[in-house]
Amino acid sequence: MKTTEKYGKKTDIALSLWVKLARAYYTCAKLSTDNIKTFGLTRPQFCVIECLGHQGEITLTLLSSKLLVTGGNITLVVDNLEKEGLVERIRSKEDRRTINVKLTSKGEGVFKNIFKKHADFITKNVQALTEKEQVQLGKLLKKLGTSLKS
Amino acid sequence: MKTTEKYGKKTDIALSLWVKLARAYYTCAKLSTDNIKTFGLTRPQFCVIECLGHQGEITLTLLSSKLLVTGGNITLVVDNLEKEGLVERIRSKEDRRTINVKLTSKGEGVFKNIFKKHADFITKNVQALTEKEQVQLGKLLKKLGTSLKS
DNA sequence: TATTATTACTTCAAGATTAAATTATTAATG
DNA sequence: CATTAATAATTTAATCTTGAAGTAATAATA
Repeated sequence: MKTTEKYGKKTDIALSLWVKLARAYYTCAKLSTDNIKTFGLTRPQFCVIECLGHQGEITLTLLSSKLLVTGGNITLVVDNLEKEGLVERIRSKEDRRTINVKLTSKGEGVFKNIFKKHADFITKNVQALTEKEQVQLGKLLKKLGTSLKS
Repeated sequence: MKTTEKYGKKTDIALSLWVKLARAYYTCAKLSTDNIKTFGLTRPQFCVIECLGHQGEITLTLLSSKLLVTGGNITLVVDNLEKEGLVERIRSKEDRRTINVKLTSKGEGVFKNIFKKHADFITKNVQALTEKEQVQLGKLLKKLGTSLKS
């Protein structure tokens, strides 16, 4: 299905790639979010729990940089997780400006219970691509992403 | 840089793809959003203006389905654009439930002024990939996205 | 025709997100 | 040491986002 050239071939190809990236991401994100919802968590909350589950106790600043969100955002998401008793803030003794976050034992339990399930869910959902295609797609995405950050 | 196998090869490859997709999308989206901001618009506002600029007058329901967002969302974004005098609501006479939206002349002017600029910006930013790679990446993304919607 | 169901949009509540301003603490420097 | 810089986190205002509930208009049906 070839649509008519609108802005020149080069631009058409680039915009088409742009749209496909956004659509693919949207579809994946929606699936993922819906799955996470069955665990009783929002997506940002899941991301925080996953990060803490793998990294252990880290500062709020590091957490926000790993998740690519602003500090104000992390404050709120961690607030909500703290209300649920899944994470706790611990003021550092070396530098009283920094605050570390870690999973509570309840949070650890949740992490152990759901992460593997979610990973399996993701895995199942990309099997329309062969392993080779998955690797190839990953390489191209990485090349694109990396080139843009410079 | 090969990290140790954590959840089995198949899962590792799938999760890696997942992460790369999210990172690439994030980087592209951030660049795009920052560029749109220089036009004095938010990203959702730009998306509405772009859609109306290309499609012409359409119903709110159609607009929300094209942009993959909920109706409540469109109501708000269109509210804000209406306050700026960029779009206007027009109640349909055939079916008084439906409301059409279209660009005002001011909105048309904005669309004509910025869309080409933004398209060129996007084009410039994907040139780290060859045209062949862009097409290849697009194909894989489409295959992934399409397979998930079934 | 009267009732019921569907459709289109809005409103509301909760959470997410950013950028800018603020507070508290530490580091740097004159 | 006192002042100034920088850093870490929070708060605030604005917008976005969803899902659920509500309103109004149209369509379907008994």
